[in-house]
Amino acid sequence: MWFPIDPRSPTPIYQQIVDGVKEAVAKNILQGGERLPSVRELAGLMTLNHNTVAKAYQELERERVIDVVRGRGTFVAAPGSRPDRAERIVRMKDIMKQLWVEAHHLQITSQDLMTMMQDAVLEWDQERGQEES
Amino acid sequence: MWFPIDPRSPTPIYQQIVDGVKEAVAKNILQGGERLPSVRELAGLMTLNHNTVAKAYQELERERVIDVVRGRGTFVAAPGSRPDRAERIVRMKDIMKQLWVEAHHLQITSQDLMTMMQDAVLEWDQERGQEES
DNA sequence: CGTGTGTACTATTACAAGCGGTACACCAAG
DNA sequence: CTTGGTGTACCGCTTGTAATAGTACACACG
Repeated sequence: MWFPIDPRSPTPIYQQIVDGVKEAVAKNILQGGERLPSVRELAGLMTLNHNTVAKAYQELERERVIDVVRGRGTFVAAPGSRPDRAERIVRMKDIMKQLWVEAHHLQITSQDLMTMMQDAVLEWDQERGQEES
Repeated sequence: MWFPIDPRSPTPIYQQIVDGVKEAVAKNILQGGERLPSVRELAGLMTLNHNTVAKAYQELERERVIDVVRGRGTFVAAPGSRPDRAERIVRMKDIMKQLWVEAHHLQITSQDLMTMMQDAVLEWDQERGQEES
């Protein structure tokens, strides 16, 4: 599978699935139109309850990451319009603030923070490039 | 007070207190050695139970943000050694990855992401400067 | 000693997560 | 039409966490 799950993590299992799929899509490991395992199938592979997987799929559909077709399956959505753009930019700014606060408590200057960020982004962009369709 | 609390937020109240204090310290609104309200006092101001505030203070002490002296009060810790530096850098990288994944689902390029980050950091650094001791 | 501090319990309520199981509506293929 | 696979919607149950209320204790200081 494209991501690990830790049942003892404080972050819920269904959320770990959501994060894992979103990361796989962002990295082009999962590409537009590709079919995901059915809820029962993925639940079997991960020894989870199908309801847990279903909850993750519902959240992913709500975030427009996947398309769900009843009786057919779930598919990675084509990168398309994002009507909730404003809301999500607010969310990104929240994450940025978290990062900034953490950095200051680590006595990391804003300049060093930007350098670390730049390095990490370059690394992930490189991984993403290797999966290009 | 230096931060708002939303009882209906999905993030726990005690966590909101932790985040609020950490942010205030990072912004120099709360400075080293400054005394925080007692658990009962802050609980009274926010109409919370003192146990909830105590839980937040314990977490803040665990993260070395405040110093607790029984019978005296709680005080903002002086910026000092961070023995858990490695652990926290891992945490920062996790936050960075979240940010990068979100950006790609918003069809924001890594370059634009870095620009947004730079702007936000400059803004917060400016706020922080105004509170200089 | 008395007061204010953080801390440690107990009990209770509420809610979310996750599991197991069942049932239903939909779609496509036989 | 029937069959099998899909997502979905329930129910009941258990577990863990958050938060409240209340009480009690150990410590520091005047």
